[in-house]
Amino acid sequence: MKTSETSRISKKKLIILTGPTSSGKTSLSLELARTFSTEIISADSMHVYKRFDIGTGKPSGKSMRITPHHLIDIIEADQDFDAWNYMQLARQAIDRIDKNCLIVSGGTQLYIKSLVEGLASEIPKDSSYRLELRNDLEKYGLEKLYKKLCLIDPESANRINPNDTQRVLRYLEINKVSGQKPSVLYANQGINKLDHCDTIKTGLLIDKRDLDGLINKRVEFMIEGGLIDEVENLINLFGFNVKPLQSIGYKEICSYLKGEVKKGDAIDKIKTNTRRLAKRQLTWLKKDKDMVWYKSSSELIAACTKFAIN
RNA sequence: GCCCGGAUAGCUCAGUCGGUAGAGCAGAGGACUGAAAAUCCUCGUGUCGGUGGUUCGAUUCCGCCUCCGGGCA
Repeated sequence: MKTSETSRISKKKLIILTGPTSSGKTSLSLELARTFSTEIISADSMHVYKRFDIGTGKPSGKSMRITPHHLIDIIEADQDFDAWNYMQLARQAIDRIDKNCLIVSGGTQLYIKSLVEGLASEIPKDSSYRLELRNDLEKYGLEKLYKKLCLIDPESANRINPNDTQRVLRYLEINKVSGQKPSVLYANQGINKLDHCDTIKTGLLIDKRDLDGLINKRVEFMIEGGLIDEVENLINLFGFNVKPLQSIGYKEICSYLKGEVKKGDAIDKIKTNTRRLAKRQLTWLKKDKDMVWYKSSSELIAACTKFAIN
């Protein structure tokens, strides 16, 4: 039993460092890890993929050798991975690492939420049904599938937009796999919280205009650093259709390599899409009551220090 | 110097047979429990280049001016 162990010592401290893309999380996370002589658990949906290095802004090999990182480079591009997998692996890592204080760093808010608040666990994956849904989508269109969902679970159908392909398919899948209405399933969960850790969720306050400048620099840096070669190599290995190649920085370069757009336009598009990503991340964080922003890294580190020794 | 086009939202452009205007993109706001760097929703007042004239009324018609294309010298 773990309980004797956890009750003997105080709860583990989790410093969750997050914020929009390009805001300097990576370097600050290394600084935090050094300060607390501890390790980093990544909360980034793209860093899990091997070989997706430049376009995802992965920490350098050198910094990963100095500070142990977890949940980076754990799967290949053609393997399935989702928030449930993330939650499981991140929680295992937290329990496994023999430190009282850990850094969780990344910008994937769904993953952070899953880790801290948990997900309904009764839903296994059903990839064959998922494929069936995909085929139905092509054959009959989304409207038909949405109507089906309306019959099965009007409450869930009502909550989402009829054009929201992913959620329509997801709710149908939940129903098929669990035999329950998604709305009922969601209502009955909440038993899955990460309760054996104390957490602080924090990040650096940054002006959106400054952030836009940093984003442009980051994209230029990726191009100079060989992003196009990286994408070519990935296409040779996996083809165009693997999931992570649909993400920002990769899809635009794929489009350029197919000859659909000019190089300069592809680069501009990466910048635009990255700006929008940052905006969505900020929208999420704005309403997050647990999020504490600091104006400088020294203030942030001071606050984390106070949290860690309490 | 002359001739012909342009000049309207941050950008590309449409339009108003004269009653002060609208698309795409960009941008802004938002949603979000297993694809999340995903998926989806909402949002359009701008001296209609300047200045005179005609008119009840001009961004629209006419004159002149400025700027940008292209052609002829």
